[in-house]
Amino acid sequence: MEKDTQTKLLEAATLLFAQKGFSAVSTRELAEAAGVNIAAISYHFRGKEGLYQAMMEEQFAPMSQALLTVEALAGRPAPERLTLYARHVAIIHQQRPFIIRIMHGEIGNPTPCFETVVKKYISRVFQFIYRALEDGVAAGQFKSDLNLGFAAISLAGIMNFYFFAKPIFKDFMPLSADSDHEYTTQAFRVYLDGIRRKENE
Amino acid sequence: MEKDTQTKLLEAATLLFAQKGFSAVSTRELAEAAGVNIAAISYHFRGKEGLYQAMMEEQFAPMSQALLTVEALAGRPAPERLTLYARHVAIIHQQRPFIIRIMHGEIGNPTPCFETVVKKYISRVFQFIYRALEDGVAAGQFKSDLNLGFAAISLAGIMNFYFFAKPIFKDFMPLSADSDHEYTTQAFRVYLDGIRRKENE
DNA sequence: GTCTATATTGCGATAGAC
DNA sequence: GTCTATCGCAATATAGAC
Repeated sequence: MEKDTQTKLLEAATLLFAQKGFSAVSTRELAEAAGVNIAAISYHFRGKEGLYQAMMEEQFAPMSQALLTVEALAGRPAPERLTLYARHVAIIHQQRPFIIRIMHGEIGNPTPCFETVVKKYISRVFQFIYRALEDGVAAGQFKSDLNLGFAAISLAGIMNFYFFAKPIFKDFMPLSADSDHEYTTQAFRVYLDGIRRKENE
Repeated sequence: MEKDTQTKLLEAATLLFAQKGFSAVSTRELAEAAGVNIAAISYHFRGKEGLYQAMMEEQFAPMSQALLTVEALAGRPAPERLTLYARHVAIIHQQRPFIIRIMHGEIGNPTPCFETVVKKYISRVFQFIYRALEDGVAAGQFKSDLNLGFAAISLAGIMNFYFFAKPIFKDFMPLSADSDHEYTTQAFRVYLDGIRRKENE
């Protein structure tokens, strides 16, 4: 069965907005890539901005769901919770290959969607990591002199930058099918060893 | 003494392109922000694209210089070389507060400048870190099973993401005047402890 | 070097036929 | 729900006066 017009537009929008950013994509280009008439954008989404917003919501929908799973681990030991977050990152990027570019685009050049969808997601992730770190320090597992906010940012940075910059690093080193898993595993191990309290302290 | 037209345009361009991205900034907006006539853009820079390119070259010029200093350390121990890189990152972001957004913009939505200026810079940084890691592993200072390319990406990610995402995290936690230095110091320490070989291996 | 005035192109959106 | 034709507007760029 042929995909309907709205789906075709959403798929084209995801790709094009991720590659070029909101303002660099024209409605004509969008319609052509989707193989639909240009008027369909206004008819189905009330214009280019509405299409962008619909695409954003569709991209972030499964993330909220995934966060619920992660947040449910509140009682478990801190390293385990952070490990789950790391796994969650890998899954998200596999499931939504364009979301990293879209998110970086929104952070760098925010649209109205930033406040309504992106910031809420980032805030929840930040809170989750922060609390895990807090508990880990209280339990003597992590270094006691950590600035927790900074440590949370470090984890987000080390886990996500690879996915954003992959197209570049492809030219510098071979990247295979399971590089994503290999990267996230090593990066998380480095981070966890880095925040761990040393035995003689 | 009043700044000349070219300087005024370059300064306005740096700010606006960093904030909104290339295509979202119009020549009218640029001229107005710079306080010059719109025709000056074509006269001095042969158009909007020429202005963007001139701005990029001006932004990246001091980075090449700084890299020379860093690269000169080739004979020193690996941890010392990486420490210098970390310090270099902090200095760059202080000296060029918009470069992080411009670089992220180029990585996410490349313009012709990406190949000519951004990629060369990234490649040099990558090589520098990679070689330092290689030497550190050979000297038994770092974990022997590290994937060096991935470890290099991790370092770049952990050091730079903070500067990119600062505007967001300002809302989640207090950021003071010397937060930049505090962040880079802690993040680098976490990373270095994370890649270090454990004593009983 | 700077300005006004304008040429030209492409944009997003929609009225109205089907 | 889809399409063509078109409107109104803002974009970049520049010719030519000063």
